[in-house]
Amino acid sequence: MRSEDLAKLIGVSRSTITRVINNYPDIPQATREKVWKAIEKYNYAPNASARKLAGAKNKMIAIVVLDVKSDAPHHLKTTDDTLIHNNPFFAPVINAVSDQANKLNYYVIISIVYSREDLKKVESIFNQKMIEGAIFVGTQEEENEFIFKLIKQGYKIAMIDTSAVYSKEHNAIYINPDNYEGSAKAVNHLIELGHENIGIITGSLNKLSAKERLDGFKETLSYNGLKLSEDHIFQGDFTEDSGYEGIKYIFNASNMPTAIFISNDTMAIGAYKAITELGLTIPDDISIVGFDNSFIAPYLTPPLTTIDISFADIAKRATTLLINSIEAKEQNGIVEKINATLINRKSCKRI
Amino acid sequence: MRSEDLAKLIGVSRSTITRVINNYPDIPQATREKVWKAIEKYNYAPNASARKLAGAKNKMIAIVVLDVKSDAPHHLKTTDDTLIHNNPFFAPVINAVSDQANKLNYYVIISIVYSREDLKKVESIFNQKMIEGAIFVGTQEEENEFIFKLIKQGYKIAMIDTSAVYSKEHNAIYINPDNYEGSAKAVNHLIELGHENIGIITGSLNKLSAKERLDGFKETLSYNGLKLSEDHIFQGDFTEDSGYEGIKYIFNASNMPTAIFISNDTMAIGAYKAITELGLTIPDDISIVGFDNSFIAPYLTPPLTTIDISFADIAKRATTLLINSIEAKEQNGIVEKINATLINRKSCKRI
DNA sequence: CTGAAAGCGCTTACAG
DNA sequence: CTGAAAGCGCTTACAG
Repeated sequence: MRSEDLAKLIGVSRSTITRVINNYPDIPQATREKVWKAIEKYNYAPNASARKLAGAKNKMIAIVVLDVKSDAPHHLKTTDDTLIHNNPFFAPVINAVSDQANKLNYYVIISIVYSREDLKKVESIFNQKMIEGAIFVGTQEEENEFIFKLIKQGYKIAMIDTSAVYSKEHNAIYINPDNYEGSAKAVNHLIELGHENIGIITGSLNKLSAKERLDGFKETLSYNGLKLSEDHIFQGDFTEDSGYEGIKYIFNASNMPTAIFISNDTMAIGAYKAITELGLTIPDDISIVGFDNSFIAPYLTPPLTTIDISFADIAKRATTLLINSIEAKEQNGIVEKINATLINRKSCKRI
Repeated sequence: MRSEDLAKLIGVSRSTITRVINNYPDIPQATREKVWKAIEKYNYAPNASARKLAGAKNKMIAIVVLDVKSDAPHHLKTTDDTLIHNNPFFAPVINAVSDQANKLNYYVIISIVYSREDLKKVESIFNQKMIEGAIFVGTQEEENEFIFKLIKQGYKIAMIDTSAVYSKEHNAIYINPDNYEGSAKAVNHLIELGHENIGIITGSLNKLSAKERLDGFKETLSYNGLKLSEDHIFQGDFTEDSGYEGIKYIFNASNMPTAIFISNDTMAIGAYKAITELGLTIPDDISIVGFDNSFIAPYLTPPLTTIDISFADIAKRATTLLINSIEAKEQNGIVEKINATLINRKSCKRI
């Protein structure tokens, strides 16, 4: 059914149908009701392509998830040996974006990017005018040029879990976890439990999140008058293996720490293995705090005390701001951090 | 840039541009090349809405995930207290659909349905002519009417992880895991280890998957000349709690089994708890096989031997068949089952 | 082989 | 307050 058909059925012009649907002012209540009743009755819905072509917004955004293979804690194989995305952020982010967009009457196209080649396909989504804007997840510095070009073309862009540094003039929406606060909470927890000799396994320090987590760690330590000896810092790379190595390295130190802050849960898994191999037990011999509150954290033995950053909250906020920005027709640079909270489980002991 | 602009630039008509892009025959190679070169050079992409409006397919499908809250093993809360979808199938299914669609040059809209209300929104995606077809995940019998209506309207539909019974005349594409085969593999594994007295905790028997798993279990047992006593069957409902209760129930039997097949991993978690509470250990006192190979299975103590059904494979196959069906313009009913495989870990012992 | 023209179903000035 | 008409950027018969 076309608007014209519906119009004839109730004796108005199709302009009137459009006006009612799009909530134009100056339409008598009676007309409004007549039209809406007919819309319901005949289950009429305006053709999305026709609307968009005629100049209306199509209420479509994309969620673009950048390849996070290297960060994924576990790999599953599909039949043709491509990795599937098993990053713990994936499900909550997709879910929250979809739910929030839906709530605001928007539709979302999903796109997962594994390569430069794939980025071209994403570009074509914009070029074909399929969407008004997009949320990018996990971009690195390298993608900035691509993204800023899109913004210049008038598209609205939100970025979450970006490791690229924010630049005000580019007018993107940046929503990130408060990594600094998260580390601070981890350290404060340990200090409250009486720990004074605390080590750290960092993430890849070319990533913003790893840097912020390290900063929060160091500054909270020094704020509390505690020292950090060089051989209690191990630079990991967010992988399970580097967590394992980190423990082996730190436990070689002359003066062993009583607690270790590990910059993500994936590395904590490796750390647990190394600690078990050394014949030590958590938390009796060593207290551990992780970061991310990944889905496996409660299933480790002992359950891992860790920092929760709600990726659902981040994604939801990004979606809201993106859609606001689309409706407002103007993009203003926005930077927000989402709170981190400590999830207290069984991997720390009072000393 | 519009096709007309591009056409003028290289001295052809816009019909020619269209014909080259859409691979019409009878165009001289020279023209083809000239047009493609210009397309690349000016980064031209046809407007998706205009194409669709003019009658072309828009290469857009939807993945519709039905509310699986009740089945979800773990719940996370978003700020406004709505549950987020933490079902273990979610990520691999979305990922595989997106990847496969992308490979076939299709785009995918994601929609998560929590209520009847939400289903109306899904319907409007069709009514607005946004998509050519969709993959439904986790539909129940109740949604059948809705889905068959769509098929009658000419949309192509694939269904995965459906608990509704297949009906040939409705011409949908059904891709499901081979639950029967999975159970058979679980039982055979236990039999090979010497077990002859095997119990089962079933899922909700109003679900097809639970029924199939039970059938595979029973028939493999009897095929091997083994008996199943009534008090070794507990009817669970796929939740952790029912796994816990199942153990308590079965261990009350006069003649305790040496092994239990548990119809999903979530219930196995509850079973592990109950067994620990009873002061027994896995696998020394009792062998356990789960089903689903969920992401926590390897992190349980001991790591859970379970049946893997690749939801990525299922989703990928469904995507391929759906798109074939769209391109072929005709939908034929298709039913396929995807193989299940045993993942051997540490929860079973030879006796 | 290729161009001119109709038409897809809307939205939006333009009139009245 | 409301209708008639132009126009959005394509695709597809229709001619030639």
